Formats: sequence, C-alpha cells, structure tokens
Amino acid sequence: MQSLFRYFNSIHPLSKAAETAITTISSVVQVQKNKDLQAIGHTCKTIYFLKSGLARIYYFKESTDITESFSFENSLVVRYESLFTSKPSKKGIQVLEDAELIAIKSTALFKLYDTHPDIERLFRKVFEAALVEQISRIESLQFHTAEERYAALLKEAPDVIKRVPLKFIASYLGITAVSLSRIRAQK
Amino acid sequence: MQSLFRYFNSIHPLSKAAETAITTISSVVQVQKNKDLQAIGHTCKTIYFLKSGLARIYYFKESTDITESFSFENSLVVRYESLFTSKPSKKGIQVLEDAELIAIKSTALFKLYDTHPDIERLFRKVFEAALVEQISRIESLQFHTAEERYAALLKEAPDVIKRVPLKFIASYLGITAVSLSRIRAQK
DNA sequence: GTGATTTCTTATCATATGTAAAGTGCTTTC
DNA sequence: GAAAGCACTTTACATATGATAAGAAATCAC
Repeated sequence: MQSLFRYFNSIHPLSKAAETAITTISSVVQVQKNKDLQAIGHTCKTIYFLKSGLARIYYFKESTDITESFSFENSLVVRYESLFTSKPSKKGIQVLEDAELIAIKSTALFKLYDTHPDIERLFRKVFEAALVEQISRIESLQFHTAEERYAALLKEAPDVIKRVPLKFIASYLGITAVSLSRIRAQK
Repeated sequence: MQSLFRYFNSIHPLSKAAETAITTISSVVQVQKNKDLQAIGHTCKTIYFLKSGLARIYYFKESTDITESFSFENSLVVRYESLFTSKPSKKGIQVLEDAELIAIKSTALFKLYDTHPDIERLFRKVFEAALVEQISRIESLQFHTAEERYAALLKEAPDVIKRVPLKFIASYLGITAVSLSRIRAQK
C-alpha cells in the first residue's frame, strides 16, 4: 500500500487514521494481460490505483473499439462518469500488461468523507486534477490536427509507443490505425 | 443572490452561515454584450455564476478564434484549468448577451473550506459534475462526426442556434463556419 | 520451428472538411 | 435611406482522413 499513500500524500497529506481507514476498504488485485478489469455495462464502484502494469479505458462505437484513455504506473484508473452518476458505464477497463492494482471501494470511501475531512479534501484535489486533465484533452481534440496530437502524446508519454498496440493509440487520438500509420510514415 | 443559492442548494444544501460567508465574498457584476468578462492571459481567481445573459470561453489558435464552451443562465462560468493551476489562462470569457453575473472570489472561497465543510462539499460536487461534463464532451469530439455533434448540440441546447452566431458554434464543434453551413444545408 | 494470428504498413479510391473567394441578405450607422 | 460592415451561404479546388483490401512483419500456439 506504500505506493498508494506516497501518491496520495503528494497531493494532500493524510493522517495515520485516514490511511488506516482507507486501507480497511482497499484490497490488492492482480490482473493478467488482455483481461478486463471491469466489463462494459458495469457500474463503477471502485477506484483503482495502478501499482504496476498498464491499462486502458475503452468502449465500442458501432462495433469499433475506441480507447478513451491509458493509465500508467502510479496513477488512478477510474470511469468518473459512472462513478459520479452511479449509472452503468458504457466503458470497460482492460489491462494491457500484467498488472497489480489497489482497489478502493468507492461507496465506503465516500462514507469516510464524513469522519475524515482530510480524505474528502484529498479526493477533491484528485478529482480537480482530473478535471484539468480532461480540459487539456478537449483542447487537443478540438483544434489540434491528428499529427499534432500524436507528437504531443509522444512527448508526454514516450514509452506508450513501445507498450501499447498502435490501433489503441490511433483511436485514442481520434483517428484510424491506417491514418496513424501514414502520419508515422511521413517523418 | 437567491438564484445562486437556489442553484447551490440543488447540488448540496448549505447552512445559513455558509450562505452568509459566500455572500460576503461575492458581488454582482454587469457586463455588456460583446465585452470581455475576463481577458486572455488573466489568471482565473473568480467563479462566476451567470444570472442572466450568455457567455462563452474562447481562445486563439494561430489567430483563429475558437470557442471552447458556452454558458447559459443559471450556470457557472469558470476557466477550471487556470483556477486549479493558478496559471494565466490562454482563454478569455466573452459575454454574448448583456449579462448579470455573481462573482465569487475563489481565494477567499477556498479559505472557507476550512471553516465550512458544507462549502467544501458543495464545490467538490460542483467540480465532480463538471468533470463528468468534460468527459462526455471528449467522447463527442473523439468519435462523433461533426454532423452528429451538431445534432447533439441542437438537442441539448436548442436555443443556442438563435442566440449565438454560427461561427462560434462551428469552432465549438471543432469545424469551420463553412463546414457547418454545409451540414445545415444538407438537411 | 512451422503455421496461424495479429499487427502494422501501403495502396487505391471515396468522402469530409479546409481554404479562399464571391455572393446574398441583414443590421448598423450616420 | 444609402453605405458600410457583418453573418451566413455557396462554389471551386486542395487536402486529410476514412474504408477497404492486400502485403509485410511480428507474435503466438503447438
């Protein structure tokens, strides 16, 4: 659990009591490469922290597989739109490399907000950071070309290329694998 | 201020003390059509609530004016990415119809979090809702065609067409005004 | 290791969108 | 009310991306 609390404390310091409370409602999960951590249609009630491995959130648009996002080591994997609306998610979480995760039960977590203000504050900040991230993603999709988006991804997460099949990267960028291939070729 | 607290209470109930505290750090602002409420380059330190009128958040990409979002009556206007990073925003807020707004000083607001847990909780929920909104926006930009996005906008905010110049709607959809014109023509 | 899959690239053609320019109609201004 | 400006549309052409299919390369299964 150390890696989790190292991550949390870098965002907002937690009391020992808070750490203990979070530990109580968390468990370690191992998932094999290519397996679904959470299936499409499942309502998100878990906040995952990726200790090792690699995951993506994906969905289908008319039988086309679309990657919404990637998650790397030491970051959270959450389908926020389902977590905060309590509706079944149209999205699934797939593990792309054997992964070890910490699963935090969200219903229990949200109850801790009443007794541990530092936990509420931590997660407020976590979700605010997620909001900022999404906004920069929108900017990127709204008015950068596919080529610019690819260059930005390379800069931001250089090893994504080595670790993730190109077809997943392509749909993440909002283009087809063929189109991404062309962009890569013209360098 | 009633409209503001009606809005807030629908998200999370506030104590009278909390309402008073928020009132103390808020003021009413009037802005004329086509004027900037906040200029590009300004660091966002204000959370605006739009009582009446209409506003947009915009920026320039290589001298092209791009609308990032519209805000209608009874909703917030915030450049979250600047508010939460304390960095100057590349975006400005422009008023598209004479508007009356309530300006909440964010630095003072965030201080109230310590003394009024209900205020922190309210804004946590407000920002969580914003996060969900941004995610659906990403989905829309990432894999819906311009035509689908236009149809979705019409459904979601039918009067946007009557109140907002098409060129702003076009860049909001991620296309040119010419392209939007074509889409409209082929119906 | 061999064959079978899967992944990636390349080629061809169709389509959507961009750019530029001109035209139409509406609104503003004096 | 004439002139000017602005918003929107239309046209013509250029370009980027999509769809499909086929080939090359890498990976997997046994």
